[in-house]
Amino acid sequence: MAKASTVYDVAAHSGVSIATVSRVLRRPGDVRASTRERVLASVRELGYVPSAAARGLAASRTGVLGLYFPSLDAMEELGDAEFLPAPGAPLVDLVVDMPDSGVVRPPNLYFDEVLRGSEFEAWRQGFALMVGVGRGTNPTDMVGDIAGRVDGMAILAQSVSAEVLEHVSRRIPVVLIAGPRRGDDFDHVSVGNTEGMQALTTHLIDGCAVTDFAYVAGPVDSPDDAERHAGFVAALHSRGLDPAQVPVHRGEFSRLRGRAVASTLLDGRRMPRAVVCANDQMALGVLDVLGAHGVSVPGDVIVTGFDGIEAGRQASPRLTTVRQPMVDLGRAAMRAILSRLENPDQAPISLRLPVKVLLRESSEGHL
Amino acid sequence: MAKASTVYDVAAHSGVSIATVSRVLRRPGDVRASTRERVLASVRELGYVPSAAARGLAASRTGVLGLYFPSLDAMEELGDAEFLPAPGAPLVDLVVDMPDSGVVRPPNLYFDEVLRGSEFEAWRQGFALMVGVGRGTNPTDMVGDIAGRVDGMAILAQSVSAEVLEHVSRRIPVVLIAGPRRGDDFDHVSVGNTEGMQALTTHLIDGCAVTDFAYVAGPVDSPDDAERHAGFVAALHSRGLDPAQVPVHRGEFSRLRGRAVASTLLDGRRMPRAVVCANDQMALGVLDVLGAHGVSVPGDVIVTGFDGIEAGRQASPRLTTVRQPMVDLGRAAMRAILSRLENPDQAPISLRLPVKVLLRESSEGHL
DNA sequence: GCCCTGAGTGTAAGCGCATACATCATGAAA
DNA sequence: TTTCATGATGTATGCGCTTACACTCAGGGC
Repeated sequence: MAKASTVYDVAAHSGVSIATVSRVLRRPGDVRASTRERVLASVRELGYVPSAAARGLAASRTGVLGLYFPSLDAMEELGDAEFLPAPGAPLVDLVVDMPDSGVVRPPNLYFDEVLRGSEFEAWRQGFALMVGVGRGTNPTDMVGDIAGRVDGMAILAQSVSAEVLEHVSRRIPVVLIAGPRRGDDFDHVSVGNTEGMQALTTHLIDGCAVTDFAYVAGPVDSPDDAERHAGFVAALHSRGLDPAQVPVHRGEFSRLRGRAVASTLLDGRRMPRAVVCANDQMALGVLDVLGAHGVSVPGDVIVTGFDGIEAGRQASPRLTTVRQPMVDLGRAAMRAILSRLENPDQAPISLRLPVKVLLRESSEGHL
Repeated sequence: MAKASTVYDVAAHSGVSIATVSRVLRRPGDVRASTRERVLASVRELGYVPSAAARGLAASRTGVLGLYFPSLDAMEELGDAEFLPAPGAPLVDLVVDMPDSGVVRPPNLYFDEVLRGSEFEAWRQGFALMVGVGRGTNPTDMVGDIAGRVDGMAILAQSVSAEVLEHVSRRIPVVLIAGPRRGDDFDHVSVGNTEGMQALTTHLIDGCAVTDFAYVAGPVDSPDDAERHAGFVAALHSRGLDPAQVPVHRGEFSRLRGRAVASTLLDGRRMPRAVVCANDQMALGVLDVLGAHGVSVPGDVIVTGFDGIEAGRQASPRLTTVRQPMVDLGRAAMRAILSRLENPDQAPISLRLPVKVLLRESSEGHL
């Protein structure tokens, strides 16, 4: 890394002008084969790697798409703790791992999957992906920072203020993930949260004769949660049941939270026939506790989730849930950005991806 | 996005020079408070977001770190399939989800975790992270592309050729993840694969009186796999057992592969006392099949994994494994890059993170 | 009153590349 | 031979920013 070589170095080394070097890399067909080979040889010899910054400046286009999520995991708690091993520390530690020992950082499947989809689609379209995870302090800086580096970006709805969105969108296309449109003109991609939960709940009422529910909701600021609850309520309404009669337990989207709720339910007077959870993690927590207390699922209590994570498929009983296409959500977000990039004046996009209600053993005794 | 505004626009709008605008953003302390406010007001009003490309060019430093992984998932199979819903398609699909229905794309925990750690540490150090996932075709282009955009990058060992590494490292610091040093001078970060597997195997021999093993290995080109197997062999040697007597089933690191191996074992003459797997996914696959065939674990057969993924903790019986600090691996990689950036001439780093052997029910009957 | 100092600001020179345009060479057509 | 069209290459400019350096303008010390 003595001093990264540039087009000038390559040009001098191969006896051509910098324009020719640039052409060899951008439009090889425009250069005579012999010249091309000579230049490429110099490139190899000098270890030349073009500077994306310079290219981006000149072409006013970075070839990068951005993805911004607020912090959804417990990562920030890692803080400054020294994770590097002390010199001479043993490389192995033998531990008898008792059940429930250790702190488990719930993996954020949602983020992982959306990220995968985004990266995949960005790659397919010839773009690189830059990720940013907001962490407490100020999302503004982070979002602005990314915005300066990319040709367009996707942002999880409600993770940054309207002003910031407004500001950033003056420079690049912004698409919101997972939020409903609310009077803004941004492009949106989301999934059929409401419809999925409504379909599932309707099935529970019509197909499983449930009239007695408990609802385990997520955080108040979750756009997904709001939509799912709306679908739940709509289903009750449509069948003449009174949503006001259904106890709602609100909290974070975690397995631990699900366990806590289940414990509360067990302590209560009587169990509902069905516990409908706004996401799978919570539902798995509910299953944990019911299972430990010998409550039969779905015999005594039906439990359902939402998301369709793999752990739900591995659970016992396997979890009835609504599969939302998280990977596709990421892909769709990138597509939406590119679509607007190509056609800046098109009407705001509002894409809603379909979900799939997966009926499994936690609701269907006969499977 | 009429036309992204620049320093010139802001300067004109607030009646100062572009140098002052730049100072307001970079070193606010050098500018009189009144001037600063005026400039910031213009920034807000014009929706100005500085171009990272221009900044990077001028400062010859991008503020981005890169992470490159070869494709480890089945994502490329998604290909061109149209995932966007057809106009008017129903938003909900009700499906009776039978066990084992549907194709499961095994989540690549390893990548996810390393990515998280990388992103986290990069953020802590004031950098953004750019990710690249190699997909068949040519890693060279992808790695080169990223290399042109970042100040330094981490690359999964053995995912790109030595020539490319050499080439790219002429421009930026490169650190290799998970590979042992092999005559190169790159910086490396890895975990105690060998030591962990050796400790676990030794425990099985000494603590569980196992003398009769089967070994389920990963792909031949996996650096991790090679190290783990070496640890396994070392343990046998140290206890006077002959590694040549142990059947090795080699294949990909997947749950399905684990199932296949378990089926093969069941078909064979006799079961080994312990099935040692080179990763958790395969071990879970083995558990799946043994469980389905009524084989008692650990009563009849002991099963162990490697990685320490969450699913292993949820399995029944809970999986004995070696926890490798994947998140920390990502963090350490970023640290190594920055360390070399600060001090280009230091000796090659070769950091090895400690692992933890987690003894759980799949090997310890009494837990 | 003069000079010096330093805070605050402006001027201008790149950073490394893409690209419009100019130039040059070549061979076919006249 | 001369004329052009065409392909190949070079020249020169600008992308938007940082920053060394120059400059201006108080105020303090003499």
